[in-house]
Amino acid sequence: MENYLFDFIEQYMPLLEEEKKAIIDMNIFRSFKKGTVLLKEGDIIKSWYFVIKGCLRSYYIIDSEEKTTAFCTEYESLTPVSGADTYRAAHYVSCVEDSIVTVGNPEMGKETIEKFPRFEKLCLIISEQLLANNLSSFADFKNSSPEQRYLNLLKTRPNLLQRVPHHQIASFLGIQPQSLSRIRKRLAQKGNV
Amino acid sequence: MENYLFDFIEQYMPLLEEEKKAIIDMNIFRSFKKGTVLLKEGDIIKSWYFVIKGCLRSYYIIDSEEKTTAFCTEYESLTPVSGADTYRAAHYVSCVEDSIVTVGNPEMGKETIEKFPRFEKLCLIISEQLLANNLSSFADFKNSSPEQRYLNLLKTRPNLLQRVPHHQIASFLGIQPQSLSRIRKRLAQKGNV
DNA sequence: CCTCTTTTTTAACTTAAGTGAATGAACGAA
DNA sequence: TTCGTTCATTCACTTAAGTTAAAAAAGAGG
Repeated sequence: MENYLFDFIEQYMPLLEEEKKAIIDMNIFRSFKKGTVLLKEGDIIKSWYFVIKGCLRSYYIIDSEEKTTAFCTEYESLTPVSGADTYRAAHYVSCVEDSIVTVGNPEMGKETIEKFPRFEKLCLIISEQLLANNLSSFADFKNSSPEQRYLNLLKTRPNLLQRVPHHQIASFLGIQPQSLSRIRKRLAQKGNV
Repeated sequence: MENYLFDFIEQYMPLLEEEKKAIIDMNIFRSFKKGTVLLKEGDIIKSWYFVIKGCLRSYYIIDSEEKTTAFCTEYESLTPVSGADTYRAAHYVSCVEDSIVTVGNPEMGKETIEKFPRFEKLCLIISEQLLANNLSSFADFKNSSPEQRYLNLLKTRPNLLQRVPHHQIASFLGIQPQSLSRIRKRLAQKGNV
């Protein structure tokens, strides 16, 4: 199970045996049932998550409507979103499926960085890459129609539609569930999908 | 002029005199004329920019149409967007106005970090904040109409509309220039603006 | 198995953005 | 100043998403 995490980290930087050992000793693997809320809006952020198995969803609520902002499946990591107050969560995080997740926290991070200073560079690289990815997704989103966004999702994350309720997908695409139904019907008739 | 940069950095971490001196010695202040292209798509990224005076714009081109992804005015910093190849720019950067800008580059950054290791933590904090801001803007964008996005821009960056051509604003808002005209007219008639 | 709830789809109608074309205004260069 | 280009606005028309309501389908719990 640890190997998933090590593979992820070693995309960026090879790990020494003692570093791997230190990570294992932190005992950060957790299981959660479908529907479990890991983090609520306003909670003090004490973790970041890396998904070994399952699916997390990040969302916030406006006018009692859930607005999904991210899905996070195997081999992906989720950084809780904070707002003006950087210590408190601006979004919820919950489990779309039964999930196995590593849960890190800042104190652990601090200790680890003191012990292995090069982990700071790793964090910087990952953060910069997340930023670059997000900038690029944002640009794509701006310059495409709901239908194009849906097709793009089909292409980049095809299995998500089988794993996640469509109304959550719809809000992730910035549209109403009815519109998503309509788009799917339209494409099916055209024979494009 | 340096003080603008120091104030920016000291939002995150107080600077020692010797650190300030080192920064000054890097001789990173540059002036550019309106229209100057600082970075082209495909160029090797060798800089990040901090605006002392003026306005930079980041954009990319699809079907010979410019799609604006960011405006960067006084006291803001612009990180060039890279794509799959993290060393090459995915977007253009150009000057909307005559501008004074500090231009940093990775070698300088490396040397500086070697000399003053705590600058790495600074970079991490800034990168994490940029990520948080971007996630939050993206979420707002997803869940608002073109009209709401325009009103939001008016509220958050009111002077931008006087400084930047409207068709660039339109593409920044993800709409056509005609639609921006229509929105402005509609709001003016309602007396909302 | 049945019931209740959630999810997905369909329909009719409203609203606003996209598109193509044209006009007028502002700007820059010679 | 004038000419040519770029920019902003307007119009008519098309297209698709939002909205409201309702029905059908799928799931969850007892």
